[in-house]
Amino acid sequence: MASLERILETFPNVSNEAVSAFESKFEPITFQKGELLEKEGQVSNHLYFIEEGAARSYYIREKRDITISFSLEGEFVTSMYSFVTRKPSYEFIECIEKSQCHRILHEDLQRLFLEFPEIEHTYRLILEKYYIALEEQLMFTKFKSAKDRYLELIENRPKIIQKASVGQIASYLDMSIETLSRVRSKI
Amino acid sequence: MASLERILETFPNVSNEAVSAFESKFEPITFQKGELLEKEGQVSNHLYFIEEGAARSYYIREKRDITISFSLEGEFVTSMYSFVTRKPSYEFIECIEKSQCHRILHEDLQRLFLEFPEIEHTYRLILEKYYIALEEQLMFTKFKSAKDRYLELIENRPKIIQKASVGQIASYLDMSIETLSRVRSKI
DNA sequence: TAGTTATTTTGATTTTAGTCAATGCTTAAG
DNA sequence: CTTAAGCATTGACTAAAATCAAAATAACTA
Repeated sequence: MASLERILETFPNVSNEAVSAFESKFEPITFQKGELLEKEGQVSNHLYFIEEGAARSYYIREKRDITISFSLEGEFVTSMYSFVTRKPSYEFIECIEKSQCHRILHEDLQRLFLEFPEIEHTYRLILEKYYIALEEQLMFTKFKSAKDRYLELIENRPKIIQKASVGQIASYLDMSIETLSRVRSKI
Repeated sequence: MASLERILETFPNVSNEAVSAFESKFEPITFQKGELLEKEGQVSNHLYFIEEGAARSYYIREKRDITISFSLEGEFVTSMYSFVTRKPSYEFIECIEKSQCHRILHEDLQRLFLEFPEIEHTYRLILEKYYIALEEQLMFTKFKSAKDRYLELIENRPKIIQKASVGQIASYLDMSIETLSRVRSKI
């Protein structure tokens, strides 16, 4: 558990006991390219940590596949809405390349929170980080041209451009495939 | 402390002791229309709870005022980025009408988290709720026309339409003032 | 490898929303 | 009450990006 280990260690004041309890509840699992971690309509029971690889969250509206986010190695991912509310997910999550993950059950995580407040504390800190990143994303997309949104992505998360298809990136950046293709051709 | 009280009470397993400790750290404060809760460039030291009234978060880019979010009564608001990272805020928060708020200092909140894990637990649940709302907002803005984005707002947060100006709503919905005006005229 | 399918690029056209400019409406101040 | 000042609406025009359609690449499969 190379980098999952490091996650908790990064945060101070977490006892060794808590770290081992946390790690022991994670199950390693490998996904092939195209395999689904989460499905629309089902309640999300797992929080995933991507050790290696990449995933994409998306939903279908009017038969169109719209990318919500990309998750890379070292990141957590789940259908947050469903994981938190325990209602059916509106999104799919798929691996866009072969990925080594670890996952923890919702109920195990809740139990850990009760038993080790330090784990809930760390989780809160991580959640804050993700919240801020989401806010930033919302801001960046505002009042920027198609080209600027693409340049922004190159700047901030260049790996996505290598790993995802034009169509996946286009819907993520809220533009048509054709527009993205033209933007790319003019560097 | 009418509705702030109710916040913690809504969540189970919070001791009376924790509730009083929590409430005692909040300071009541009234803002006039146009007064600033947070300023760009300064580190955000407070988390605000809006008892009555409404606030708007915005930033300035290229001399343009761009609305990030609106906060209504019963909601918490702060410059999350700054509050969490302790770095200078990139955003302003202003009241768009006379508002009765309560606020708690960053350091007091952190101390409460250490002393009462139940408070951090409740905070985590609230944060998750806000995270989901943000995700939802990001989804709604994608691949919707100017008209649909406006209808969405009427549907979900009609109060904002009464309380905010056309310019404030337009930048929030990522469209020009003129476009919003035209959308409104065609119902 | 050839053939098939999917993905990406390019071109022509249409649609949507932005900008600029003028006018109308409200509100606040003298 | 009248006059500004700011805010909101409307119109004409422009720019950006979407859609439709076709061609070119790339990727998969028999």
